[in-house]
Amino acid sequence: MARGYWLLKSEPDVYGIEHLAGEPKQTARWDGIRNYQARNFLRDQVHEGDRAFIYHSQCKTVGIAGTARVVKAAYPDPAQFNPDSPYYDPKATEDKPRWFAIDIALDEVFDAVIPLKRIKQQAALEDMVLLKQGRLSVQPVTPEEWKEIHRLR
DNA sequence: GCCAACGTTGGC
DNA sequence: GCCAACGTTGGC
Repeated sequence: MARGYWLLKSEPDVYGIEHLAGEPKQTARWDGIRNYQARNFLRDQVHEGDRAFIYHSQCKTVGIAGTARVVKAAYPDPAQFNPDSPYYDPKATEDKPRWFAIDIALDEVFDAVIPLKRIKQQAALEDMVLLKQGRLSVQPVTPEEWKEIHRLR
């Protein structure tokens, strides 16, 4: 199967690429996704070995901060079953989990974040889901877009 | 902090 | 099953 490319959004104040870089083995669970469209991509289409951009939102420099690879495909997000978690979902059951998580490992931290502004200026990137649809925290990236963004580093 | 976009909820 | 109200996301 062809390798898939993705863009994963995070809020660096909560959990960003710096946190991932500080994890043991630089590996972490990517959880807390509570948007159905994002959930569907995660559950149905993200595979082990796929690559992803780590995107920082809601912060000073909004943009792509680096890359990671998927080391474990989707499994039920444990946080949905934990009443103490902010991601708790009383409607989710072990039999019928609603939300999913993946495990990712850091690949590269870019020397500088590639700002959203810069991405918007590239004609080759004008069709990126990132620019078409505002609020989607897991989204597909084409191989061409993947390459083009690496050129902007 | 504002506000637009958009998905979900819930009354009927 | 429609659709208005509501909540969340996310750039600025």
